[in-house]
Amino acid sequence: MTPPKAASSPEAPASLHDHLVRTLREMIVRGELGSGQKVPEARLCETFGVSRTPLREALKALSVEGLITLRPNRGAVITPLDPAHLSEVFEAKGALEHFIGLQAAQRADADELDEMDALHERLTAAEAAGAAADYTALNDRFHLRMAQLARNGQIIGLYTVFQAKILRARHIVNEDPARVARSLAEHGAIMAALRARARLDLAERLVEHNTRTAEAVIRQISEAAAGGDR
Amino acid sequence: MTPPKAASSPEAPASLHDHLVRTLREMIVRGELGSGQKVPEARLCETFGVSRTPLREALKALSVEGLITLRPNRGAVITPLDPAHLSEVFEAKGALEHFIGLQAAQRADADELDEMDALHERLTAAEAAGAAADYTALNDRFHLRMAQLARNGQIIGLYTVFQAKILRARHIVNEDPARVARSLAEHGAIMAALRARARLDLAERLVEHNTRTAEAVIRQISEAAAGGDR
DNA sequence: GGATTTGGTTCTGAATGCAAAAAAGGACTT
DNA sequence: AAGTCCTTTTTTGCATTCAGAACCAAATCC
Repeated sequence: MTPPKAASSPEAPASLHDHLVRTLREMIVRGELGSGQKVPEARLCETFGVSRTPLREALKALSVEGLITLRPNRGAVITPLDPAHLSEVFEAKGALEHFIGLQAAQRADADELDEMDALHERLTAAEAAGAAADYTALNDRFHLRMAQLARNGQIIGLYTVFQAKILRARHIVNEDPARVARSLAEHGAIMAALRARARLDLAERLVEHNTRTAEAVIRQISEAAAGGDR
Repeated sequence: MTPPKAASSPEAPASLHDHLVRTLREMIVRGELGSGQKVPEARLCETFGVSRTPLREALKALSVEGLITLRPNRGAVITPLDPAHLSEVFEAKGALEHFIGLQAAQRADADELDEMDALHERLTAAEAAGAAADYTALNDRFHLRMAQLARNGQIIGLYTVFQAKILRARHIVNEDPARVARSLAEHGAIMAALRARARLDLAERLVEHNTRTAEAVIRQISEAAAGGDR
């Protein structure tokens, strides 16, 4: 699983396949293709101006990531987003966070620490400005960057996939301001541990942060689902 | 990433796509398709008796798992198996092992503990009988079963993918008898921790076991590579 | 002699075509 | 009405076809 494409040496010219996979992934994450809905093959072929062959190839690829579910002879659907599944994703991501904490604390170089600080500050500023969308995007960058500090391409790839799955959920609920405030505080502790290169501490704080976020997101999603039923 | 297909409710009838993906994966893992070689599209179409369309769809799927590398306009190759990459895979698998240890210790039920004991004994018997192939297969089952005890579909899927990547390497070198003996001893300690439901202990032993195995496999692979160069 | 152009050939990627399966619709039975 | 059976339409999966890109090798030029 290597979606962020471990930098290929002579910079491949971005094939149509890659473009379709990336764009479709984005559309699913953004919620432009409804969770649980059938994939509108014909419509997508039109919008992309391609035939069914490359589109279906992209769907097969996305099904490996779990964003698409293939039902033999019955078409493909956007994998439904349910709280139970999301809970597993967060739990698994927690396993990655632990690893990331252990490794990032010892593998990050000084420049990277500064870069993380800068991201943290931008995040703080976004919260102060009440820019929810910016905050979410920056927050993702902060954590992905942290994952990169662990210097393991496998982990980075998996982290990206999990982030995408979680981001799908985030796009259907609003950030809870109270949670954002607490989240920022946790980031502060994370940065302190990273600066101190305290491996176990950083790992624990990242795992804890993931758990708290999971609780908040799953609660929101569940409420939204319950609300939607009424 | 869900290769072992999170049990779909009304048992899907195994599509051609799934069959191709599974079979190709197996062929790559078994080394029947040479590492780094170009994918012999025409030949594979013949052997499977299918046209290029479904075959290529399978290749796109396998490229997400990382077993195939797509080079735009230049065909697909069996992803080369190099020690550096393998080292990342082992390291990432270590992150999973940690999680698996923590969860399996508390989520496994009594029957499952017995089942693991049974597997452990069969493994011991295989080693005594000097049945290397059986040993490798049983060993994989032992660890996959352990992963399943953690009750997280995401982790099980990832574990399977990592196992496949590592198994590729194992297929090109022989098991080192000395390592097998030590490995079995580690399994004994693992079983003890599992029985005792000692979370941290089990996690630590699994991680340690993974690290030792990594050292052995990577050493062997590197030697084989060096030997092959002569 | 070595690099470079050029011609043909093969391979790759995507559009199109076609057969089988599933869904949708309708008439008939109870 | 609800249910079954049958017809029609649509969708799905795969084979085939076709255009363009890469590859290879002989011929050409410095």
